[in-house]
Amino acid sequence: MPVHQHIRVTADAVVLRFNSKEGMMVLLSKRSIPPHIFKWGLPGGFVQNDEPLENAVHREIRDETGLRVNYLEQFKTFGAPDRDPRGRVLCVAHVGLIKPSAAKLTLGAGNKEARWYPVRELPQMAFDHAEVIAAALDHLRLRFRHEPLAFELLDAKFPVSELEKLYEWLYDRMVDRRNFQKKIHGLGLLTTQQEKLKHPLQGRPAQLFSFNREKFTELQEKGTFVEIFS
Amino acid sequence: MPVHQHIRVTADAVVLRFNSKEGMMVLLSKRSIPPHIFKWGLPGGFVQNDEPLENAVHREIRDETGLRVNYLEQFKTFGAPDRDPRGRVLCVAHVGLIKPSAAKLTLGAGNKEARWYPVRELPQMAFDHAEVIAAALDHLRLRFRHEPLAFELLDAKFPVSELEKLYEWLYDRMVDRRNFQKKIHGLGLLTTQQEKLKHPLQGRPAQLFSFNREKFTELQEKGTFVEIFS
DNA sequence: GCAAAAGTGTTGAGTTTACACCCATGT
DNA sequence: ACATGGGTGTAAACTCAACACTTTTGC
Repeated sequence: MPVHQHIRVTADAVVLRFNSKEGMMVLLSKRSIPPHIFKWGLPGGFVQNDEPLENAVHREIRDETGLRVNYLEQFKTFGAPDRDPRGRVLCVAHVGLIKPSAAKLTLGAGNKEARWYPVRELPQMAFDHAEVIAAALDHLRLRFRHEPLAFELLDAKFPVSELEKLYEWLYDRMVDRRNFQKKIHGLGLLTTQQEKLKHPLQGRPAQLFSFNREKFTELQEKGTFVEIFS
Repeated sequence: MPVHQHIRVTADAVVLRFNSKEGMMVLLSKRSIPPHIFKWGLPGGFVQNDEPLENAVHREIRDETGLRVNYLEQFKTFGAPDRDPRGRVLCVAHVGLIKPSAAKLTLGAGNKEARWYPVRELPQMAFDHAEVIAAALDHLRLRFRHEPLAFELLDAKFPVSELEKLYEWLYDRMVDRRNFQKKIHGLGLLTTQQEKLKHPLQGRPAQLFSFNREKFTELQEKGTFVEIFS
């Protein structure tokens, strides 16, 4: 049985970036070969025989888009026998998070065309990749409540409103600004920075904060049940 | 690249059962072939080329132990290049939950030796299977808070104390009996049964309840944020 | 009657929600 | 001066945590 097994394995990534103006965006690359040629798909590809899965994902993201994510986590393996017309191909799907300042695509750098698309306005997708993206967001909705992943989508210094709007986008509901600040500051998770946001497009410049990871791990180790968002 | 890829894929299961006397138990089967011959490992094995992953798991559990789980969910894929001495073998790991009344092993039925082991007193394990079991429990700790998976580990009719002790075991802390009952009944998730527990080993016979799944989906659809346990 | 587990309410503390006005900046 | 988003406090509702005695059964 093992001798006759012929299953190929890809490692693919749902790479996300977020800002309050555009919402959540996903990194797609245009396929230049069949199957699904010219459709958009997730960056990713076949894993090398002796290569760890995460390496494969980092490599493929870099090769196809020139970007480097700062957070990467595997979340599900897609294995329906007919999901790839070439035969049995498993897709070990990952989510990657990237900060806005590191998300700029230098077009034409790679040999593939890569673009950011709004997660809620996807083009026609190759394979089952629309389903993979949906599953990635479900996964994040579970994790964001108790783990400080949101900060992986924000620059090192950020206004509270950006954090708030990220949660609003993900859970698709409005959040009271005052209550949100009370909660997040009450936990002591944000460190006030000297600077304020320069040249806001409109309105009063916002105070910038950074994530206090030491405080967070301290709380976790003390056994406090940390719920960032409910 | 894809042509030369040679990666094999197994689907394995961390099958769990629970009761308040013995705690959480995991189903292991004794390996009868190398590598790791005579060590204990998770039920599972190579996926057939055209076989869905879940099917493979159900098949292997049945063949190796004679049991059928009533809940099965994939939770992580283990892919370290050196985790199997035979070469590159990915393990798509699942958790299976089974009710106590369906968990009796008919020894000698299969050709492999299968046994239930207390999760906190594992024998020496094959491959990275100890790590897989730990990851399964971490996964369940995330899911049990908001999803009604606990009921998959209890018989159709169960005393509240059994549910409570399951949560106590998983989160490793004591829970106040009165507060727990208030919460769970407050949500309206349990239906009182006619019967009481017959012949308790000691003490007053407990009222039996069943899980009210309709009520649960109703709450979910109403958009109520259902937190079974905090 | 004794041992063992089940059942049951109240109170105080803490948390969550709802809500509206002034502030700092760019144009 | 006006438009835009940022910053801030309080009171009421609700939820959570702590706590002990009585009941039902088997032996």
